[in-house]
Amino acid sequence: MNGNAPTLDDVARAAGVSAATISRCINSPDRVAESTRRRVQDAIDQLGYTPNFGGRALATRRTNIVGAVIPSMANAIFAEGIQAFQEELSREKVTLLIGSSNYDPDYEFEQIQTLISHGADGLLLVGSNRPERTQRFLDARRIPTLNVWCYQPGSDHLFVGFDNCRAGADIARLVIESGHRNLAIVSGICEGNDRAADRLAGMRQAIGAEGIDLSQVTVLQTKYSFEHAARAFDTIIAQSPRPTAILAGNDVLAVGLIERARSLGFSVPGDLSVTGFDDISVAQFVEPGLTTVRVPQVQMGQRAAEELLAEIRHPGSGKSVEMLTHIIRRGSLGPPPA
Amino acid sequence: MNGNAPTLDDVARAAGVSAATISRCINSPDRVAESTRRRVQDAIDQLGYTPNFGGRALATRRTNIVGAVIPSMANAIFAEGIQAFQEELSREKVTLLIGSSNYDPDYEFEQIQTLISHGADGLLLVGSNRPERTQRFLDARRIPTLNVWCYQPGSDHLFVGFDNCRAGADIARLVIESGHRNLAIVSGICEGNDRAADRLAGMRQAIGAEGIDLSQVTVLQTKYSFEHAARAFDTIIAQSPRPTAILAGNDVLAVGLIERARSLGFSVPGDLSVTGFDDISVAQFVEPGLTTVRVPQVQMGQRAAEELLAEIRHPGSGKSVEMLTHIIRRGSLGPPPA
DNA sequence: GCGTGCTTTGCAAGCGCTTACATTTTGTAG
DNA sequence: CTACAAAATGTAAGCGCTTGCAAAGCACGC
Repeated sequence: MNGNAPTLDDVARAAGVSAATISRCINSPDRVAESTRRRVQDAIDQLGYTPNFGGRALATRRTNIVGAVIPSMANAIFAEGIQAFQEELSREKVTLLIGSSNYDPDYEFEQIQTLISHGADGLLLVGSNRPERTQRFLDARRIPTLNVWCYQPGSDHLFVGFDNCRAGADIARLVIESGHRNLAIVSGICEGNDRAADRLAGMRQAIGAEGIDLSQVTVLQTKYSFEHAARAFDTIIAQSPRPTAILAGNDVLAVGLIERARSLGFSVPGDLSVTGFDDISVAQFVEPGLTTVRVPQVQMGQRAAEELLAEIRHPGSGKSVEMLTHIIRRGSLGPPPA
Repeated sequence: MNGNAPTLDDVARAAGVSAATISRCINSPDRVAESTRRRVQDAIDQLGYTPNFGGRALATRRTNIVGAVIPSMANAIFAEGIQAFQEELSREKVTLLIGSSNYDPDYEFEQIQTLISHGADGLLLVGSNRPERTQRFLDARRIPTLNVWCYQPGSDHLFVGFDNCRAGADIARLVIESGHRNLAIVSGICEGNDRAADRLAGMRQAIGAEGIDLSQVTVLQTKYSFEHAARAFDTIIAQSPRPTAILAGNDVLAVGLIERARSLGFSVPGDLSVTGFDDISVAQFVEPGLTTVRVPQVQMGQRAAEELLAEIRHPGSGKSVEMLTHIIRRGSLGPPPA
């Protein structure tokens, strides 16, 4: 948006046709004769014309911007998925506006409003439990919205995600099968975070089902940072009996736990095992490699883009998709010490 | 943007005033009588009115969107800075549109065009050496643009960054002072990446100045990923004489090197030292902690926002700012093995 | 040469908002 | 009570683009 930008009329004058023709050249080239199209294209190149965004948005009532609000940009959890999402969008000439909520529902609401007021045609949100006023706002405005990182069958909202609860249960079961009976869990903060809550619930459920007394399982909820994980480790390691395995609510926590363990001289998995969740890239490269739940981030991002675009272009046509997770076994999980 | 959204006229009718008054209520409330303002506000709340983005953009010739193109979202390098940038912007009700270039100049150009065509009022770019056509486009369009992560005194472009060359020299000097004479460098890919190139140049310069034969210093250029770093490590460790210290072009590479070293059974810094660059959060938590160059990301992001906004609002008023880096000493750098 | 059915192009009416200018209302001083 | 300035509000002209509709151009067969 700046003063000296050429407009449609400028191009029209230069090419000796009407503005309408230029517009058609850009938006539906096949309705324009080959020869004119070439002439127009020359004029466009000549003047360095780009359509004015405001004008176009006003006339079409569409911005080709979609918004996404992710909980955090400060770690790698969402990076890959968002990148895939963005790539898929840009294939369709749609641009992504990103906000981050810092895992705070109020802040999320604010970000959503900002995105909408900046013209977002649709929204990608992470998780699904948000305050009622947020939901009301979304409903009232009839904003096409899609939720990722979780999946709720039967809901009338749109999901492209997976069952955190089941995945949490899976990894807990694996740990128990490896021989551990004495467990601790370091979870993300569950309030306002259904993914964290579901993972935790799944873990507890599986643990209970295996006949372990849940009241003996320490559960710590903490922010997703290496530092917080290190502190959680200190708390857990001071307990008696000392757990032989720690289940982390995500890989950032898990890596933090491992690094802290090692810097205090503990061997992983010799002295205790650690598991993660998400399979971010560092999970593969810490020593020992992290046993974790692989989340199909890239697919999730791509598919989310497809479905959200579908929903935007033809409301009602977007579909929910359940993705599957599976466990990646690496060195951080071993048998308990003898 | 959806069909049933109330417009200014709707509000005007509801409040019994003209559209102009509503507009003034929103944009310059003090030009409207207290009583009308209240009435209008009621109507706005009543109808759930939000200004239409396209209309506003068209009329004001401003979108209050700024764009940023960062090389990558896949690692933490830019996350903190961008977050700070965004926070500063949102204080001014400006929204951030993010694109990523994957360190590819062509792709960067594409992203820039997309951002501009989506109405960005200004642009934040990383680094400063880009193909001529990109620069020409920017100049022709007179887009307010600010470059971060580097600093070029005397340039007529806007910078908020630091001297990569000097910082590279600083860390190289420190390594040499620690007693190392047998060095290797694992740099990012310098082509099209002035930060990587400058860091490397600074390192080489300092190494040469200390009387070490530069031809004996292996320099590997590789992508910024743990995996590529691991491969680089394998190459370097096979050399003879084996280097006693590896200088990495950034922390992702450094962490990759350390993890690979350890998984092959080498002790860091016992067998060899590693240094990084950037001080991303994981640098503090790897074992051993990474000796690295601290980049003032948060300040850089904030300041960049201030100066870019200044430049947008009053072209010519944005100022370049040089930030300072300093070295953070942690365990990964020690004396060479005896 | 003329009517027919295409394809290609132009015309002009908005889309929703801001803002310079005109008009009305209100306040104040004489 | 009048005259005038200041404050509040209204009027209307765009901002740059899209698109339904109308007009023009064209090829074809009769």
